[in-house]
Amino acid sequence: MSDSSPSIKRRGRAAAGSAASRADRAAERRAAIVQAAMDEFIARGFAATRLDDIARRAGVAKGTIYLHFKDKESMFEELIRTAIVPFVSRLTTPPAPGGSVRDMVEALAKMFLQEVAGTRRADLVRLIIAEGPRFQAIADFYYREVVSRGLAAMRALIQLAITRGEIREPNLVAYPQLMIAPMMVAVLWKSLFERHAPLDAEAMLQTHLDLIFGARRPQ
Amino acid sequence: MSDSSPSIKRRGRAAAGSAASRADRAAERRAAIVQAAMDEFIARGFAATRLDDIARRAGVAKGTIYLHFKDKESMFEELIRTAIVPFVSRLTTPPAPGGSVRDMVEALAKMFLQEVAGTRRADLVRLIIAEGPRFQAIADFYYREVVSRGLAAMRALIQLAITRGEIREPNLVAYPQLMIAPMMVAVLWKSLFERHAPLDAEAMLQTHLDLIFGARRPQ
Amino acid sequence: MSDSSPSIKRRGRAAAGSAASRADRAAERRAAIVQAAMDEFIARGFAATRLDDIARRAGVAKGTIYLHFKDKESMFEELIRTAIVPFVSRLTTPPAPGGSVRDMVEALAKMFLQEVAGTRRADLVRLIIAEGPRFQAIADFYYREVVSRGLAAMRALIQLAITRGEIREPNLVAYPQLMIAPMMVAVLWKSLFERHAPLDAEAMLQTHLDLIFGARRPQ
Amino acid sequence: MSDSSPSIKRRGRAAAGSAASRADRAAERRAAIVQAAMDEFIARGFAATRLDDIARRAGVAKGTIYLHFKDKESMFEELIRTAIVPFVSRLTTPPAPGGSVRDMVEALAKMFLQEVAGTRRADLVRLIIAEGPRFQAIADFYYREVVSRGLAAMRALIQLAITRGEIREPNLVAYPQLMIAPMMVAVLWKSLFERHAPLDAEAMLQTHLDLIFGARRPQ
DNA sequence: AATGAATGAGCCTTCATTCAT
DNA sequence: TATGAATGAAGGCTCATTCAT
Repeated sequence: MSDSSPSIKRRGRAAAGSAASRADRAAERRAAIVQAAMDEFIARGFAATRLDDIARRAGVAKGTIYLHFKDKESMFEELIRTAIVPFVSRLTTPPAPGGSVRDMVEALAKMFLQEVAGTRRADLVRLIIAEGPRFQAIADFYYREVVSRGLAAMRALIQLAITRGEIREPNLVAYPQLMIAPMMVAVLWKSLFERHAPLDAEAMLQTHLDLIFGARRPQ
Repeated sequence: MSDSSPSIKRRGRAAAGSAASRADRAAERRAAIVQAAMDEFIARGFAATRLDDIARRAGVAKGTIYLHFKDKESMFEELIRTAIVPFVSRLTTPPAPGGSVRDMVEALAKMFLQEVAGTRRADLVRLIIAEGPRFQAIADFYYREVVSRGLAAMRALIQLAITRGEIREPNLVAYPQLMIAPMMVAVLWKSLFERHAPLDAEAMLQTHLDLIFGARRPQ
Repeated sequence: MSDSSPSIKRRGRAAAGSAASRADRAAERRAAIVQAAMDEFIARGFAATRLDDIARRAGVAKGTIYLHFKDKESMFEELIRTAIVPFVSRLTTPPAPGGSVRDMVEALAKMFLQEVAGTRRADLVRLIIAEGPRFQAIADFYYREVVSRGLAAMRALIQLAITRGEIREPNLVAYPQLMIAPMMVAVLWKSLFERHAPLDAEAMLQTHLDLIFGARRPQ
Repeated sequence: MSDSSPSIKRRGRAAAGSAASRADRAAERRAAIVQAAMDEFIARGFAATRLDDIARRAGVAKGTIYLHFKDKESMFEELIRTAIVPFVSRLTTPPAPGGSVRDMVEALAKMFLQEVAGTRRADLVRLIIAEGPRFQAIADFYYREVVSRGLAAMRALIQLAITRGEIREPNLVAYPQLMIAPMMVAVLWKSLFERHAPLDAEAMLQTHLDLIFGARRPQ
């Protein structure tokens, strides 16, 4: 008698019987949308990205997106924020304190190169650079959460290195950007010019560190 | 940036000086369109820019744009190219050969900071970074005309400095990007974070040069 | 012709009968668009027809058209094809085989006159003639599905008539167009000159048949 | 002193020194426009034809067209009229009165086939059929000048043939369209289907005449 | 008279957003 | 909650027409 399953419209993954609660499924969907949106925004930029494509890529209906986000713009902002957050914790985690400052900086920089340069996250950085001026909220957030924290951490390391005598140039503490600049360039290079001329970012990093900390193997 | 070219809207008769020939007028109009388009593209990016706005800003009718450009896309590409070209000659002009290499590099870098960072051209660089992946032709052109030439020139200077003993680090010749990275960062900083924290690019440059060439006033 | 389908504009809730499923509604809409488009194309030709007018006449939004057709051009082609198809079956249905060939031809011709000449379908024929050269696909389709089949059927009848001695002129079998020509002229006449001078197509048909089969009532 | 020839802009053909008066040149230009416009209208229909293309084809500036015609629409109407006129005289010229009526009709028909079917004029007929309903003035003109006259002339010939006993069917006089229908069909066939199946219009004509006048060589 | 640059209304098409189911 | 058909406001581009030269 019961008109059971009036229309199970392609649930597919939800077949997991009863384990997946409704909330779980919603979370899954949301994650799929976030993932898809990030891919599309990175590939096309904000304005040129179509919600249709995001929906298709996420395997949901267009309307579903509006159950999770107010509109395209806030989806974009929230997305970027979400993508940045896990990175922030990395920056705030102090590096293994043992060893030389150079080693600590090197470890940090390598981590950055591996996890950003040459990955989709490089394009995220590019995306923030590209859309920043139009999404001040994002630029602000990025500055507050990533840039200022990252620079502060770097400044502390520089200060430490100067104190320890690892770095001679005292002014560097005023410009931690100098420490980071090559990483920035590497990220953009991968994204824009890698096909023209590959860049060995890690080797460049060594040279950079040699300049700042003094060459290791002067011998 | 500034809404330059207040755009003489359809003067009834020949007004401006009376000397302006038809060709002159056409050139004027084209210049106005180029200017307006650059402003709009910089402000909004390619996809979000409306030809309507460009036309209004340039003080011409929408159709007029199509007398000068095939379509939005080729207008964009041609624009970027046109804007880059005058810069190329600067890069290829060898700096005054007298004096130390550091002086030459410093002169170059200051010129770059003054004429790019903090001007509309900084946003042009940002625009290229932003749209590069979607306009490979532009990325290619930029790499070929600006990046590779700039790096080659820088490499030559580094080589010279090493020969002369001004620079100790021999590996730097393999990574001229290291020389340029702070300039790049300065440009992007101005465009994105200046309002959060002003950056004294020239002072940063001095520190950068001290790192590479050795501090000047070590006493 | 007549603005049939008064087009229920966006009824707030489910109105019409309540039985109409979503698919039904879509089919209805599509039918309304097809109808409206046919009317407009017939009235103005392909190039001069505005999708705006089609949408308004069909009682749908402009965008809705694009849910059913790729673009104006393929809408036009598909439309013509759709309109022709039901006619093809008529042509392929052999006429009641009893009686004289003249009777069979007469039946066919009358059917044609009644269902084409003086109806919107006459304008469809005109439309095909008008746009054929610019829409070769349509001309091809029309030739393949209608013209060649119609002529083949007519040729078979002529052959039969010659065999039976109903038609004396043996060469007619090579030019079935001669049998059809007056019908063609009647159709175009109705569409173009009826208001100048009405044409009694059926009477003309009788005379035509008399010429070909010999006068009936020679006495 | 006389500011002679202030700017002979590409006159080219006008080089004929002094022979070509200004009026002559204007007439030439007008003729070129008429010719070009006819070609374009035939190739694309009224709505899809661009004045730009007409101007280019005629070798004049776009503005020049407006020195000769009020606007696109009246150009079209005037054009068709102009093209039809020379044909009217042909129709009104009685055929060589000697010989049989069949010979006269045959001569007329052959003339028509040669000068219309298979030439650009066939497309003119198609154009009139196509645009007639949207340009009632043209349809009216065409009916008045060509159709009614042509039919009247044909009717007279039929009457004569009946009187002389060349034609048996008395009703034909009421439907001179029957005499002309195959020619009409031939013209449209050439324009639409010739590439699918060539039509030997003259042979078809013979069969047609045989049907009406009786086979020639029954022997 | 002739030119063709300039205009701007208008058209096709796209796409963010809504809402009945 | 999820869907996707439907909407309609834009936006890119075209082209008949005008008008200063």
